[in-house]
Order: sequence, then C-alpha cells, then structure tokens
Amino acid sequence: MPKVSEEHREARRRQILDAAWVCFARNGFHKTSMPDVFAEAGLSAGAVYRYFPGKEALITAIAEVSTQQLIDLLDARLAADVLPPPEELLPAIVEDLPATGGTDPAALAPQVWSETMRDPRLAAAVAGMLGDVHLRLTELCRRYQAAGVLDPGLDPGDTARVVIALIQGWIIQWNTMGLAAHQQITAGVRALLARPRNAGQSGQDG
Amino acid sequence: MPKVSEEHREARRRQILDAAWVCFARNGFHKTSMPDVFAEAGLSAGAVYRYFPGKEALITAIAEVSTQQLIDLLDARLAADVLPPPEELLPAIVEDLPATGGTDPAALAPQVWSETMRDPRLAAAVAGMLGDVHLRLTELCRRYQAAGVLDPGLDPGDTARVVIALIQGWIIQWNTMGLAAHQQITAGVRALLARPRNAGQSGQDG
Amino acid sequence: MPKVSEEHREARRRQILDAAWVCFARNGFHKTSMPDVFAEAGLSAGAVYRYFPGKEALITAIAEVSTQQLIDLLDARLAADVLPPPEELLPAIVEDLPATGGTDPAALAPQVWSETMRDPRLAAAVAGMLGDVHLRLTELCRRYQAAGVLDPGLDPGDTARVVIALIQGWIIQWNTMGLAAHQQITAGVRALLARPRNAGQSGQDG
Amino acid sequence: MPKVSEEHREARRRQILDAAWVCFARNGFHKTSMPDVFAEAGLSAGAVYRYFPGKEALITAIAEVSTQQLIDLLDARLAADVLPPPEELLPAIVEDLPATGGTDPAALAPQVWSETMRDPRLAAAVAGMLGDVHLRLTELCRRYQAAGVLDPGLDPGDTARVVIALIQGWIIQWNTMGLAAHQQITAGVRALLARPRNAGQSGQDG
DNA sequence: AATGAATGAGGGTTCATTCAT
DNA sequence: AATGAATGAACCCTCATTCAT
Repeated sequence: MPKVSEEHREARRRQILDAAWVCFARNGFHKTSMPDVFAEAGLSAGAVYRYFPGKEALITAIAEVSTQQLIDLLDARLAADVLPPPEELLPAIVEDLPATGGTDPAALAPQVWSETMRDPRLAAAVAGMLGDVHLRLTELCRRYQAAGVLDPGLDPGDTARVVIALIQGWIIQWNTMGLAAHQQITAGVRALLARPRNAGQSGQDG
Repeated sequence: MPKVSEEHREARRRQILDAAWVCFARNGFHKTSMPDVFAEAGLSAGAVYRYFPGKEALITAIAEVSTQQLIDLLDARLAADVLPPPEELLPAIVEDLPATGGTDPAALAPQVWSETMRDPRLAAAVAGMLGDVHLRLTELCRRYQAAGVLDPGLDPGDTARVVIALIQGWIIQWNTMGLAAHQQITAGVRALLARPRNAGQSGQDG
Repeated sequence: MPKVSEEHREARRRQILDAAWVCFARNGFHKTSMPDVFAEAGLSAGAVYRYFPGKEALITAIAEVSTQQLIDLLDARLAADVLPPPEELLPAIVEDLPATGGTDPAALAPQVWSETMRDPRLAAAVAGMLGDVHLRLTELCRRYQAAGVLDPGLDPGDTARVVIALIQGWIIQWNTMGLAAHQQITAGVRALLARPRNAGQSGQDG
Repeated sequence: MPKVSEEHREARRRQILDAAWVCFARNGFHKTSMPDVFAEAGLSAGAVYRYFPGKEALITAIAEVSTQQLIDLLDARLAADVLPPPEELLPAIVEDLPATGGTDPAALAPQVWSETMRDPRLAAAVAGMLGDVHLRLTELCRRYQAAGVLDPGLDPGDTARVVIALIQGWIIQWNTMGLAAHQQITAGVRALLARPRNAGQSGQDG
C-alpha cells in the first residue's frame, strides 16, 4: 500500500529533472553542484537521492530526456503527409529546438556529446538514442527519394549519418557563435540542397 | 641569459601542455585535477603555476593548441598546387586528425566546444580560431569553384560554414560511435559530393 | 485484543532484534545503518521506530540478549548435579557459544565491551549483567571447593572475576586469531588447572 | 631537495597521531569525526590527509602504536635480571598501562580488538603484533620455569596464550567496571598463582 | 626557478530520525 | 499498526591555489 501515488513519484522525478536541466544549462554538468540542484528543485539532499542514485544518474537522465526531445521533434515532422523540401525542413528542425517548451535541448547536447567520451555507460545510452534518430532520418531520406527530391542512387543510411553530423555541427556553431552562424549555415544548406536539382552541373557546363 | 631563459620557458610550457593534453584526453577537463597534471608533467605545483595562472588557462591553451593543429592540417592541404576533389579531401582531413603526432585534436575538440558554452573567454578565443578555419575553408571553396568542381553560384563563406558543421559532427560521431560511423559518413559524403556532377539532375527526371 | 497485541508486539521485537543481530554480526554496530536493519527485518523505518526509540536502544537490547545467552549457557551447565572438572568445563563453555542457535554471542561480545566505554547507559546495563555472570561463576567456584577440586582458601568471588577475564580474552582471541588460538588456550588452561592437583609441587622439587 | 626536514614530517605525523589518540580515547573510533581530529591537531583537513590516506589508516596507526606500548612495557620488565614472582608481575603490568605518558593503551585496546573483527587489514596487523606479545610472554614463562617458579611441565607457548587472554579480559573489566574490578582480579590472580607452590593441595592437606 | 606543505571551502553522499498519511 | 517520503546536519575526502623556503 504505497503512501504516495505513482503520479507523485513521477512528478517528483520531473521536478528534479527540471531543476537539473536549468542548472546544467546554466553552469554545465561539472560546475553544477548537487546542492545547486537541491536549491533549484526546492528539495533536500535526501529527497533528490531517493529518486536518483547520484549525479551521474542525473546527467544520464538529462541526456536521455534531451535526446528524446529531438526525436519527438523529428517524429512530429515525419508525421506530416507532405514534407517540405529538405532545404526548408533542415533549418526548421534546428530552429525548432530552442522552442521546445523553454527547455532547449541544443543547450545541453554538446555537453552530452562531450561527456559521452569519458562515461561509457552514458556513451552506450546516447549511442542507442542516436540510433533512433538515425532510423528516423533514414526514413526521411527514403521518403525524399520516393518523392524524387533526392538522388535515388544515394544510400539513405549513409546520407542520414551525414545529416546527423551536419545537425550536430550546426547546433555547436549556434551555441558557440550565435544566430549569425546559424543563418549562414541555413543559407549554405539551402543553396547546396536547392542547386543540384536546378543547375547542379553548371560547373561542367559553364 | 635572456636567450636561454626564453628557450627554457618555452620548453617548460610545452612540457606542461603535453602533460595536460595527456590528462585531458584521458579523463576530460573536469575529471583531471591539477595534481594529475603535476604528476604527468613531473613538476611541482609551484612550477606549473609559474607558467599558467590556473586550470582555466591550461584549458584555454590546450583549446588553442588543438584548434591550431586543425588549421595546420588545412594549411598543409591548401599548400598543394592541385587539390584532390572534395569527396577525397574531406575524409582525408578527418582521417588526418588522429595521426597528428600522437596528439589527436579530435579527442579534445568536443570538450572544447562544450566548455565554450560556459566560459565566455574560451568562447571568444575559440570563435577567433574557428574564424581562421573558416577563412581557409572559404578559400578552399573558391579554389574548387575556380576549378569548376563546385557550383560557382554558391556563396563560398556560407558553404565553408556548412563544411565546418559537417566536420564537427563528423568528429563527434567518430569519437562517440567509432570507426564504423566514420566510414558511413565518408561514404555518404562521397556519394553526395560525387553525384551531382555526374547524375545530379535525377530530381528533374523523377 | 490486548493478548494478541502483546504477542504481536513481542514477535515484532524479536523480528527486529534478529535482523539487528544479523547486521551487527556482519558489519559491526557502526557500519550498520538503520536502513540496513529495516531491509534485513523487512520492515519500514516507522515500524522499527515504534518498537525501539533509536539505534542506541537496538544496540543495548542486543547487548542484553547476547549476554543473556551466556548466562543461559552457564545456568544450563550449573543445573547438572555433578560438574565436570574445571579443565573440562571452561573449554566446553567457550565452545558452546558459537552453537547457540546460529546466533553466536561471541561475535558480538567484543563490540559490546568496546561500546561500553563510550556509552555509560550501556556500561551500566552490561555491568549489571556481568554481575549476574559473576554470581553464577562464584557459585561454581564454591561448588568446586566443596567438591575438593579447588583450593578452599581461595576467595570464590575473586576467582570468579579471574575466570570472567579469562573467558573474555578467550573470546577475543578466538574472534581475532581463529580456532588455533582457541585450542592453544584450551591446552594451556587444561594444563594449568590439572597440574596443581596432580603434580603441583614440582616447582618446589625442581 | 626536500623543503622540509624528515624530522618535520615525523613530528607532524606524531602531532596528528597524538590528536587522534585523544579523540579516539574520548569518543571512540566511530564517534570521532575527521574534523574532530583536525581541530584537536590544530591542522587543516588537507594537512592531515597528506600524512594519512584516510581515517582507516589513522585507526590502524593508532592500533599499532598502542600495541607497541604494551610491548615496550613488557620489554622493560623483561630487561630486568631478576623478575618479581608472577603474582606480582602481572598486576604490575596491568597497572603500568595507564601510566604510559598520559596515553593509556588500555583505553584503546578494546576498541582495536573489536574493530579487528570487521577490518581484515587491521586484523592482520594486530595479529602480527599480538604474535610479538606472545613471543615475549613465552620467554617470560620459560624464565619462570627456569627459576623454578612455574611448573616445568607446562608448555610455555600455551601458557603465554592464557596469560594474554587473562590480560585482555583484565583490561576490559578495568575499563568497564573500574578499579574495584581490577583489584578483585589482582587478588584472585595473586591467590591462584601463590597457592599452588605453597599449599597447592591444601584441599587434601586441610 | 622550483619545491611541496599547507589551506579550507566545497564536493558528493549517507543516515538517524520524523511525521503525514 | 505501519508506511516510506522527506529532512538536513554531518560525514569523509579532494582540490585549486598560495607561499615560505
């Protein structure tokens, strides 16, 4: 006979994760102390440790949540019957990130990728979730190929990997250098993706 | 006396930076303690602090050194009279990184990008160096356009930004997911860059 | 209702004490946490605190129970009409301890004696129980004197104190150094107690 | 080129051990916190940890020092050409303990014996030192046998074990029940040791 | 120039205990 | 009677940094 409802437990977890998110986004994983999280959550040390066995678990959970938000974003886009052309869709996805309910996954992602290199457990978890992202983007490539908007000779899996890399660097540059860099990348991607179908071989022709 | 002193100073700085590099690559910036660095360098605390005012300075210096290595790599490639086609050059650059004298900048770069988000001073320094990289890649694009191998309608600066993003994500995936991911990206990039000039107009056909 | 309640209370107390015993014997008083006891007892924190006001009370209760077991052992031996000679009885008593229903008081006793030094309340309780032990051993000495097996000139109370000391050290050495030490002590005690009556005056002769 | 002399290091170790001794004797191993030791030593946390890797090391060192004091006491007694009779010597040894320069090993010994049961490393160290004690006491028995004051038929090793046990219990009772118990034990030991040689079979004679 | 002993704030975490349910 | 979520002080220990030598 649990004294507290399952929803209560879930709400507490949420409360703690939200607090951790704010702290991590503000100061980074390593400059955030557990007391910072306690204060932000308005909870005692013991309360937090009841729900997460340690700081590492908090980081892992945050990594999962933030990656999941990207996946959700992709799923929302893929759910549409008609897709915008890729040169519209890619910038849109990147621009969607900061709008995700006040919790911008892009602000945490580079930290997660970095942390991944020193924490094998986190690396495994992230690799799994990136696999999910890859699945979605591969499907996206296929649909573009079916729509005749992407060269059908391309391997959709390989292409999806490239797209992931592009998005990762995109996020890093937005974080590091701000909006201007984002707009430049957007312009570059638009031109690259739009040209080939119109005048791709101009180099040879001209 | 000043001559010897200067050389000595430089050698000590190098000794400390090398030690820091090893530590940072092994355990990350934040899980590396200054005592770790002292031990790896074979120096006392006081000696290290004579050359660097603190841990942050060490991180900044390492960030600069590692970014400089990428620039040097690019310069070496750009020095050639004839460039290989981009679908050859890009994978070659990424593959060059781990071979840089045992000190793979790719192992540190994601940490630097992540750290950048919490340390404005580092962010500024990195932004400056990424500007240098951008300069080189813009020049590269221009040469490719001149060689008729890249659509002359593209803005070389925007395109260079995209290439930087791509390389950043590439590095992250190599670090996170290993060689297999690298090879997949290589294949994807090759196909993407090679196709348009051969069969790019499939978009028109479909 | 009071009847059932009383039995229930007693059963719960026992359940908790048994759990505490296991934990204390495994990890010692101080490395055993209350949560350890909760888990071992299969009860909640609140349930345990209903029966014992705190950890200290648990320790005191355990101290009492374990000392009581020694007393029970002595009583069982003293109940016999004819006693074995002391050089048989003493080792037998020590060897009885580990066999006490899986709960070896010897494993807890040194901890109790040690704890006694910092906890006056426990000290008083233990002193009281050791008084009971002393009573029995004094009686034992008297019976041996009556049986002509112990020098009637000895003060039975003083002698009993010596026997207690001997048994305490015996227990410590068994715990610390294992069976070999026990057997050596047994041999030593046998020789010491047996000789005087047979060939005691050899010291005078030699 | 050490900046600080070896004596300095040794003095610091001493300073810390002395502080630990005071704390441990006052509150026991487990109720003494490291901050307690810092305060008593008048040193910072870091300073203490430079000399001892942790609390456990402090306990081990204290255990060694306190056992060593007993050994020194024995050595001092054994150095004499003529030994007092055993019924004088044993109480004298026990009474010597509290007089050991203000640091009474008897106040710590029961804690050490208790701790031994949960810390195998400490157990090994203590077993080794108790072996040294055993060596001395065995030698003592031999000398008593040679002096015709102890039955030559007794095994000196076994007898020494019994003496150790007796002393251990003696210390415990002194600590637990105070001087009265000590005097009672003294009387008991005196009578037991004195009788056999004078009127051992008094039961028969009387 | 270099040492390394010393500092002490702060780190992550545990745990005895309470109390609303 | 029993639960178990919550508290928050305290714990042991680390580490960036300083400074007398």
